[in-house]
Amino acid sequence: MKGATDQLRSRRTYHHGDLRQALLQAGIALARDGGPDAVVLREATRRAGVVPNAAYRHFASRHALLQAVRSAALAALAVAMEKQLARLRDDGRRDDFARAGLRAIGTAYLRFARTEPGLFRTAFAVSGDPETAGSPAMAGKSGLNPFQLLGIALDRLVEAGVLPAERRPDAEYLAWSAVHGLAMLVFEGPLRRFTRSQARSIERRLLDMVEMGL
Amino acid sequence: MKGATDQLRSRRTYHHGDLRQALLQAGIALARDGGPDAVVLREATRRAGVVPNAAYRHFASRHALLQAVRSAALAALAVAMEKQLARLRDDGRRDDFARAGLRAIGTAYLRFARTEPGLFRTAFAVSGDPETAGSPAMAGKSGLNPFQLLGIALDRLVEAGVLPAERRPDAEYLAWSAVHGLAMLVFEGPLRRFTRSQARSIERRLLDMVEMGL
DNA sequence: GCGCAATGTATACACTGTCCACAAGACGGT
DNA sequence: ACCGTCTTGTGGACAGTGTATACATTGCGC
Repeated sequence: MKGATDQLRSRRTYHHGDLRQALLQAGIALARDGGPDAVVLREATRRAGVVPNAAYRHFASRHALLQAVRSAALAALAVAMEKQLARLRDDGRRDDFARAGLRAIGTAYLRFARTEPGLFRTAFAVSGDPETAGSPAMAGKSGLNPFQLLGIALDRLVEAGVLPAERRPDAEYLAWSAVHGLAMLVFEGPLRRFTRSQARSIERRLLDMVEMGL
Repeated sequence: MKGATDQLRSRRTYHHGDLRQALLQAGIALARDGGPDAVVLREATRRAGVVPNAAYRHFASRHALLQAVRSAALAALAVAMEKQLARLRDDGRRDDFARAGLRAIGTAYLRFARTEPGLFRTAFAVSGDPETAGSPAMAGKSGLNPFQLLGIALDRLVEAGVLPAERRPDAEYLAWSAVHGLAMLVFEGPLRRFTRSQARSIERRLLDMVEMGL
């Protein structure tokens, strides 16, 4: 029943074996239902079947653990994007394919925010530390993080002649802004009680806006 | 030096007088530098020169206090928008004026996020409780909250013939999404260390995108 | 002027992050 | 094969938090 107790029982050795991973996994579970504030050091150690202070052998602070969880959440988002991209079929028309690529990114982003609100909020919680932006810990199977995947989709738009090259620089910020803002509205703001189809409709219009306005 | 002590000294009566307001004010100050997580019940009571539990006579919980602070932050945003709107000069051309109105809303929003990051983050922190959306506590001098001000700007766009009427419904969500997303990027995300002019440029492009893509 | 409702206080509990000193075990050099 | 050292986990402690429950003080309406 209680994973914590199981894990505690199942460990008869003094050393845990892979405590860092266990703590990270527990942290992810906590973030999953409860968002960033729910990832609590003591609870994570409890679930790992270990005394609170043991965590400090692997993470300098609660904040460090949270950053690790954050990276994992971003990686999950990247994987979701890659999956959505993989479903695309190239019909030969390069411009359509490029456009579909950008939409796939946006769609995956919004779906992730809807289906994993806790992880989503954790991924984009405060802190910031933009220094760690390039870390591979937050990447998907392709080794690219969500921002980089978006950048590639935009590059393809330019290659296909859909997006004028002079508008390419910094375009990811515009696209990301729109989609991220909508995601915030969808899972917490006033759009929360919209029906599925209403939400879909707005999502489509927003992606239209981005496509037209970029 | 310490406002807390001053306030504590300055109260010689058993009753505080206007504790609710004092707590709210302290909460706003805390949110101002530190964001939502920094608005801490005990610290607020300390600054009000009162024992922790006294707060519970005016707020059911820390969360209730935070909601009040949130409303105040939204009201401040509404005031900022109204100010920006008031600076507009009508040159006779209705379409230009309507467009400028929407841009003023967006500009005020972004400026607020930049100059008052703590309040901004508090205003749009989790929780949600969309039930309280109509509360006058989060309104500006006009009695309208930020969302309503945005709605009016969009109505004007329709009246001026700039925005087709069939695209009016739910348009506030599209516009808000874009601007809000950019605000998040600006004050915490990867855009934080952009120069002022770089940020300005991106803001302008984003507002262009909204105007064209709505 | 008195009694009651409102407001502020005292004490207490469970919970958190984190520091310090110590114990248990892994592991490599002799 | 041993023994010392370095890593990892433990125990106990402290300050800080939100909040419940019981009590004190005071303003206000009759």
